[in-house]
Amino acid sequence: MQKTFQLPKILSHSPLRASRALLGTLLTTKIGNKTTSGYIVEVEAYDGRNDAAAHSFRGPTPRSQIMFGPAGYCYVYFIYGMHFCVNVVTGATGHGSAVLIRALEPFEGVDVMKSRRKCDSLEQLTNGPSKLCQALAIDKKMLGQNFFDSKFISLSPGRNFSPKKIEASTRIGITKAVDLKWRFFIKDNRFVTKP
DNA sequence: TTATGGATCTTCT
DNA sequence: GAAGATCCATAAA
Repeated sequence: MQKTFQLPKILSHSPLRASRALLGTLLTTKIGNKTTSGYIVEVEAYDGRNDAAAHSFRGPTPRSQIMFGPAGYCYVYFIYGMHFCVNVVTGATGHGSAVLIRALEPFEGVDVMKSRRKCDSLEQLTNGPSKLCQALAIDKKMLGQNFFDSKFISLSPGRNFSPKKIEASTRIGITKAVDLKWRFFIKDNRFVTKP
């Protein structure tokens, strides 16, 4: 029996719930005639006003205002002068929560990804928030796209990982709220950034 | 093998 | 002016 795709609905709930639902989901981008995609294997939740590490913690700014819109939209930000990272906006409108996509397992268009990344190793292709953006050619033109109604970027049903394979840990690369275990990843998957 | 410097956008002090 | 949800080339050991 065919299950309906419930992700759009789940995203409008808490970012923690959305994080688990996003693991295993297929993320696809189409640029020109090139299609690239991968299964999500690692994410981090950011919970707006309740989370000192979130960009949205202090309220909307020109950069973070998209996080305060409805769930299912794409938040792309530029960091450290040279890197992009993608988030899926979650929660109710005005909440300001989002889920950062940290790693993918490459699926479609591996050769295209390799040439964009100038890298031959499959494992190095998408095992980091900025690496996967480079591999899938995600940049500011994706900002504000709806994942369920966009020609360029989409989320679709992928692989079903058993809930037993999902592990939680503390988030990476932040200095506030460091003890919250809001990073979720697939156990034993070789494309996760750290064991 | 571990350490450091560089790229240079956005926000906060 | 400084720091940040980063990665990589290069240097030292």
